[in-house]
Amino acid sequence: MSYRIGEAAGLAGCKVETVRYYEQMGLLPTPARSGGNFRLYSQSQVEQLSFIRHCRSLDMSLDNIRELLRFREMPGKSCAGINQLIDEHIGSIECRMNALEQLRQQLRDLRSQCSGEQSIGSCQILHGLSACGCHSAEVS
Amino acid sequence: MSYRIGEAAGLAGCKVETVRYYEQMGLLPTPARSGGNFRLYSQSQVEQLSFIRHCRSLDMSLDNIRELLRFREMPGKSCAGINQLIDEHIGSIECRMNALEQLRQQLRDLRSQCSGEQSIGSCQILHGLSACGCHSAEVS
DNA sequence: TAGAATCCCTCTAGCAACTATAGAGTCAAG
DNA sequence: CTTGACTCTATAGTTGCTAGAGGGATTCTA
Repeated sequence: MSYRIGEAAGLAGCKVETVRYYEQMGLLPTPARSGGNFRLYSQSQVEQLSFIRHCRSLDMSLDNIRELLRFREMPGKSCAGINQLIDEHIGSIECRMNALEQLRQQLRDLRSQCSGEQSIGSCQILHGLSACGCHSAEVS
Repeated sequence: MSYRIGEAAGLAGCKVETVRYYEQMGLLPTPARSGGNFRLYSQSQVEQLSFIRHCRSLDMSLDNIRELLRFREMPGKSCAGINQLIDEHIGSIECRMNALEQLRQQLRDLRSQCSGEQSIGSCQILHGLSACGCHSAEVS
């Protein structure tokens, strides 16, 4: 039993172009081809695609996913590396959350300086944006 | 008094390339040039650059910044639009925060399924990632 | 069996907001 | 007059796709 690219994409919940892109990026093996040069995916290849999509839905980078796929190929080894990768990913998400939290506070402060009923010339938001608020946090 | 691009960038806290990029994107006016074809920025142009950088530090898009710059050019009008823009930006940040919050919870759940002392073959994290967790939240 | 609809192919360019390089020119100090 | 710091343009890379052109394959319907 094999699947054409559209079926595989449908099963994994992504677009056809995305599947081809993953192949190009080395996340999926080069699939078999039909007589008419259509890609043919096996069950396990479709599962690998679903794995990738699931990781992506957790916002992992393709590099991280590549690493996880490599782990999958050595089932005998310790899974400490997998745990570390997940921990680091959680860390990076918390980092982004903190940055966004700060950002929101800054924006609220700014916003509180104007009711929206001034003229632009006297709007304290614009003045606040002109002032030097050097070197703030970044959102990665 | 005028500034060369390196000075302007230094004052605004960004790289020289970024200044040229903003010019190309239409966020900065085409500056005067010296005899040797170097860009020369006026005080007010440096201030505009700082304004842009301050907005960027609040994670506003260049499109939003362009809009704010347009507002600045009509000081007599109402500033309601500025307030709306900021409110929408705060909304989009809160949206991202919510998505990240959900993501973190999902990753914590996944992580809790393994102590990191298993073999890869029996690691529940990998199994969790293979399972169908269809159609989750996106982080914009 | 013909034609239409739907799928698939490759290749290339675009998005956002820069960053980095190559290869060249300008300018001030020693 | 040479060194070094600065600047110029033009182009390509980053991430994870998405969209399009211009064609071929397959399948459904009349």
